[in-house]
Amino acid sequence: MLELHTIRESKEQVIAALSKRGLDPREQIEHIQALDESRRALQTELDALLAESNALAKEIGSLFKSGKAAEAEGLKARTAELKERSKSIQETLNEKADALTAALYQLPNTPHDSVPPGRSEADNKEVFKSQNTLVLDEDALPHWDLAKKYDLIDFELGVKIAGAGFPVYKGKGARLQRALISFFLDRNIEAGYQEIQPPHLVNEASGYGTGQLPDKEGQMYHVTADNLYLIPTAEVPVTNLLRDVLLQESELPITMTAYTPCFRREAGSYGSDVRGLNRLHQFDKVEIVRVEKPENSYQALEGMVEHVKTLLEALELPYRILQLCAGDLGFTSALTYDFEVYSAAQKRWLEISSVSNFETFQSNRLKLRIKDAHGQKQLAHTLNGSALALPRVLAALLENHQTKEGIRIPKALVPYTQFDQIA
RNA sequence: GGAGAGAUGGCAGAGUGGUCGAAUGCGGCGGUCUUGAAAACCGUUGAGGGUCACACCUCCGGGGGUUCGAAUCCCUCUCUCUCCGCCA
Repeated sequence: MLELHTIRESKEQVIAALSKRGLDPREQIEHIQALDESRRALQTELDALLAESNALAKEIGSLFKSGKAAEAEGLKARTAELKERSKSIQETLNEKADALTAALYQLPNTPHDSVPPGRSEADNKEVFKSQNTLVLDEDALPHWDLAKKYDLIDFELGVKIAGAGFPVYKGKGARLQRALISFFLDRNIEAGYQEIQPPHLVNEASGYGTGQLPDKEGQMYHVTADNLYLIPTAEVPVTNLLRDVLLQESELPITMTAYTPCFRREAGSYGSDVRGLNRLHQFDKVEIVRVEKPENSYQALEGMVEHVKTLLEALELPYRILQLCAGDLGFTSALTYDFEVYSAAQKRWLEISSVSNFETFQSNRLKLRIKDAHGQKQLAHTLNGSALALPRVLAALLENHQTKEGIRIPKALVPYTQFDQIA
């Protein structure tokens, strides 16, 4: 959620930044500004009434103590009047404050200055492309055929157990999944991230903290009997570890990595793009999360990008990095780099990682602050990225490393798989 | 699922109607001592709103009530812990 003081102090910049996303936010910003002003005016009025009432209560108390009961009784009438008035102001104030919060929830983050303008993914800017382009045979198979050929993944069996989008991994397919998880976690730990195993279900407050609620409720599986949500990404439980936390400056940066399954309803997204492993209801992902001082967050973002590059290089996969344009940027993000790996058999790029700086957008909701040595407090910057999301990595591994003899396992992964080929 | 106890500052933990935004300890910050550090000692230190700065207001899990006055009494919701049951 955007900070009120930013809207108040830099209204035109905020409008300009949001406009880059293709929105016309002026009316909404002005509505917020009006709500904020009337909220503050009401607060001032209420404060004055409460101050008078507090003073009267003290006076009445001391009158009673010194035996002047009659005089005290006389003051009570005024107190009652104040109480009535403050109550009605309080009600209006609450309405304004709720409306203000609701309006702020509707606004996405302001894109960073460097974010290119644009409306759709066609306007994303390629900032890096790896050298290792592969040339496959004409008869190269897509991963769903390879998965069947080598009996690695059974999609039909998943349908029987749960439904479409819940694959069953078998044999070397299952082993490859586990190997990838361990490989990613180990690499992340080597890079300084602390491993976390968070809950896979979260409460409502956590959903609000990272911005899935209230608007994207339909994207999460909701366990209504207990009012818990299945996590759509480890970002939710891991970032919420820092909810309502006041950090000492010396504790930063905070760096965490977590493997979790991710559950997404993906309501309304069916079609040819979702074949095989391309889009699932349950998938595995290893996430990295950082909490940084504002002045360090963009340097940290670059560091995360460099780290993710090393993972893909170790897996010998062809990939590119895109800086998302304003129109394609996620609701909560100020700057996002997407990693895409090339699927030679499908002849398309698959997104396998998204690395973002949220600046204070999440920490404002989370109430995640930093206190410096002088006692000054400020909101922290939060960042996260996939390192990495498994299914499309698996798809790319199968497709890109297929040979006549079988599927070659990249060297870096062999210690984890204990086999170097799937044949 | 049954029974009981509890929710207070960064953390732990006192506080049962006004003198309480709140004892004490830990932690943080500043200092003394020390070649330096540790220990010890002294001082300081809750959060939010508001203001140029003060003033002032709010906050003791959430919501409501009683009272001139609530951390404290009442109602309600949520959550946590303990014991029993069940169980990986």
